[in-house]
Amino acid sequence: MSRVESILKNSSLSVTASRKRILDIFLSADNALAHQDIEVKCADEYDRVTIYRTLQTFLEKGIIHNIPTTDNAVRYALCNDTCISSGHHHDNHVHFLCDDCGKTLCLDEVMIPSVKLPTGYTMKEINMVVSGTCKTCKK
Amino acid sequence: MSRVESILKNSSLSVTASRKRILDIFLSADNALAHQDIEVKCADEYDRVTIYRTLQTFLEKGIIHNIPTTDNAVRYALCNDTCISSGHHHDNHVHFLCDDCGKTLCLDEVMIPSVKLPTGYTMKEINMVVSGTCKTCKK
DNA sequence: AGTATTTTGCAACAAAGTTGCATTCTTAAT
DNA sequence: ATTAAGAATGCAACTTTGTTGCAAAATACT
Repeated sequence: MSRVESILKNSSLSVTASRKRILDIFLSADNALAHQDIEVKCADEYDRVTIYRTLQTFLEKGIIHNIPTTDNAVRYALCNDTCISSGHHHDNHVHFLCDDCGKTLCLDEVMIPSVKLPTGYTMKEINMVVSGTCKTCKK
Repeated sequence: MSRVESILKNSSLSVTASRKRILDIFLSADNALAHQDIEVKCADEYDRVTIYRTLQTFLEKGIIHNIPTTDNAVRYALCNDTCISSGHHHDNHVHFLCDDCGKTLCLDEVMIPSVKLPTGYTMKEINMVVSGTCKTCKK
């Protein structure tokens, strides 16, 4: 059984061609993808609506997580194993947005530091997005 | 000279009715606003396009800053004085998104903690968005 | 293999955002 | 105060993005 198939089965999703394809795109991407990025790669194979629905499904199952952006184009990235395995879903790593190449990267090794909220506030999720120049563009 | 007028003048923008109105909306709001929120309040007075362009202008001048979101509806909030005055624009406070009332709030008193990026990465901006339940909804 | 259930594609639609251009308003100088 | 130059606005048309219902196709389970 291929890697994509086992991911789908583990999330009790039926294995379909479009899901396998989209998952493959994520697996071979080194950065987070917007809906648009995926559509560009497989609009001729699958319907726009299917892509929307697939992303939605993956999100609900915790296969991917989304990264807040400031440009009305939410990015999605594969969750790593610890992120999925630990029962309750959580991605506590920092995301990096490169101003040069435009890529959105998961800095898996950089944990989000904790902050103390004012009295009365309860925290559920926390997101940190850093922008600047990435390792590759810096060179 | 009114408060809105001086803000506009300080940013060397011409003082127009729509700009004054939109700034007023921000000044009287206790939370961050999406384009949609503003449109609801003054679509009968001003054109949709004007609102888009005004937000764009305010953003460029650093009168407002935007807050990344995960729902394709970027929020905007007024920059506070320190944010504007200090020459180079920066908002280093945490933003809070309440899951109950849906409001996006600037936690002006909560500074974003610094993080150490991996070698090769340079930081330009940093954003932190926390979601959960706000003070008001908690009660 | 056969059937219940899920997923997909299509069409139609709704919402969000952009662009060019003519008109109107602001500003700043006389 | 008047006016001319430049900036901002409104309108129309359009593009892109996202959603919904339903029939057809694919998947999973026995």
